[in-house]
Amino acid sequence: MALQTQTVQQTSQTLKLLGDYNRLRMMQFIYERECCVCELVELINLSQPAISQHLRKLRDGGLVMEQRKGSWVFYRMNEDHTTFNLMKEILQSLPSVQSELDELEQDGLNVICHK
Amino acid sequence: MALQTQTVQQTSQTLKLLGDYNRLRMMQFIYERECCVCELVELINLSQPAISQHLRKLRDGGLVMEQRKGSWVFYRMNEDHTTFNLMKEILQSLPSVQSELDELEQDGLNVICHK
DNA sequence: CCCTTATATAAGTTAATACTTATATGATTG
DNA sequence: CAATCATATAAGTATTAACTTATATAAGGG
Repeated sequence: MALQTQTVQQTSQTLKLLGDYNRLRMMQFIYERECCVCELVELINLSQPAISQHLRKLRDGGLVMEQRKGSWVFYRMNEDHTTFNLMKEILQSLPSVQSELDELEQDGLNVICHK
Repeated sequence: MALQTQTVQQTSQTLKLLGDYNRLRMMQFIYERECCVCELVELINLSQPAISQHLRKLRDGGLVMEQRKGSWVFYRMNEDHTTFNLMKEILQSLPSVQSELDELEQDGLNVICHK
């Protein structure tokens, strides 16, 4: 693991994207499980457009992939990205966000989609 | 390794610092061996003030430590930083810069200090 | 002591970034 | 198809960031 090398440019771009507090938080959740926008809006203390704009940056950088399911758009990690293993290392070094996801469920604010 | 967790804020700050291409390059060299400013000026395609300003950011962020030796100031990794292990993982995932350091020596541009 | 070398800081400029509010698009449902 | 919910985009703003040039500081060597 983490033994393949990737370009410095690619890596610095990934790190720049993860180097924003709110985006890093978003990635923590998306790493735990795929999330839709409205869930992230609940989980992160930011407006919906702000979340949307961050997600676009993450998608443009290739870090996440989007998938529309009905009216929701779900985002998940892009496991094919060059820096995926590195991202895993980074996200694993952080405290778990599981409890926050649990709380979201308890509040009935998680989205269940059968598409 | 990488099993201790650190705060998201601390990590995002480190990643922001490493998320700049030129700073990441600088850290690659400093990780390989301690470097003085004039060496980094040779190794990186940036002006001396630009290098100096980046180094100050890295120092303010606690990522590196400085030590004056005569007229030179050497910078080395701060092994006590909370994110040191994570930084190691990141830097190890990048292609080696050893050949560039070798070339510096061959050109007689490396600094040998006996203090 | 000057003079040079090494490094840091100051000040200014340009561009990028992270938001905000307002609005548009897109899908679902009654 | 009108109303609603979910999401994206547009436009504007304030802050930050990464440089540049010029100058200051600091150490070392005739």
